[in-house]
Amino acid sequence: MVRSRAEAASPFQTASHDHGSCIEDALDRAAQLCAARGARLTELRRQVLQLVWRGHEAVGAYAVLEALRRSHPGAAPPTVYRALDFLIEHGLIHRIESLNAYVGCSRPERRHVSQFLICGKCGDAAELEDSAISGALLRRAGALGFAVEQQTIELRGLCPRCRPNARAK
Amino acid sequence: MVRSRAEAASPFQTASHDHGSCIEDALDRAAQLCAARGARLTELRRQVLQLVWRGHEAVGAYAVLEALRRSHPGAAPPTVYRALDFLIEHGLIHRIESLNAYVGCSRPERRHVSQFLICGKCGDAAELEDSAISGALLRRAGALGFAVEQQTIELRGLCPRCRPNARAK
DNA sequence: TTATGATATGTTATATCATAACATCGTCAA
DNA sequence: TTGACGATGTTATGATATAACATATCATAA
Ligand SMILES: [Zn+2]
Ligand SMILES: [Zn+2]
Ligand SMILES: [Zn+2]
Ligand SMILES: [Zn+2]
Repeated sequence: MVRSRAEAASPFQTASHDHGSCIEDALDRAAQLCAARGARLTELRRQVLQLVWRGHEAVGAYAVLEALRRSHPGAAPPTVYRALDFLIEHGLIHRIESLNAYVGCSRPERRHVSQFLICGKCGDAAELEDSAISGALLRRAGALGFAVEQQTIELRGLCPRCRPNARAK
Repeated sequence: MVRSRAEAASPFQTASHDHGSCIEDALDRAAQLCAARGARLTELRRQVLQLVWRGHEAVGAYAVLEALRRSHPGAAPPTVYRALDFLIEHGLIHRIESLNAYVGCSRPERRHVSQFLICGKCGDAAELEDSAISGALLRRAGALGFAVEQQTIELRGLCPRCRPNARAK
């Protein structure tokens, strides 16, 4: 029932989602990945990652800062932004450009191009990895002579749980 | 040679691009559209639109503000942001989320979902309207039970003119 | 024409997001 | 031990955006 790693069914959160396991899993995977790469997941960075993973909503840097200060009173904006930069570089979180906010990556093991479905009601930011879509964009751009370096794909709308006629699946 | 309206060939700028006609055309079309819709394209809004259209790069609100002050010394941030809001509502400009900046719409006559190809070197922001891509996103999201309200699709990279092996077409 | 309401703009202050610059600390290897 | 490097501390500032309220302008109906 936990579905923490096997996200095959739906990328959205459900009532049965066990977020405790979810976040624990994310932190474990991050530790393993950093160890494997020789990157230092310091306690500060681990705490920031944990705070970004508090939910599946994108969270602003200053919200992270405020929460971080409970365990780390001297924290200042650069404290958080540097940790966020590290986590982004290592693919552990993503930045949501349309929200100026950050969200945990659901598949940090390998670099990928993802698409986000962001619910305007509950804030849930679901990460897709649809290679047909990213591939179509790559081909279309390539045909126009444009060399793609990065894709930002963010859809706003209502997730299944927040739709008016939400017949749960 | 102007290619101001018929963008069929390439959405990118070329050496032969006549931007004088381009911007004049954009302002004319904006006036017509607003008249037809009963919207008031005031002198202030028209000037802001003109400033956004100074080039095909996305331009920040404060850059618009600085330029606007030459003709409108008392302008303040709300002056610009309100005009930008009006222009966005009427589809005359788009906001580029990944740049916190604004760019003129190349086809303001009807609402559309567009994709932007943004050159990291020259800044050119080319607007595509690829219904296959927007449709694929709609279908994929719909299959997951997500009701899409808005699409933000912004690709960063190098445009044909800025690519190292740029063989002009 | 003049009153009236709606829309647009002016004005001041502040909220929100992000980085520059330089100091200090910790770790590890020569 | 010391030097180099990376991480963090610290202060200040830059960049983007909005709240709140005052005033002006415009359209329309009395
Ligand atoms: Zn979870
Ligand atoms: Zn991811
Ligand atoms: Zn032009
Ligand atoms: Zn457009």
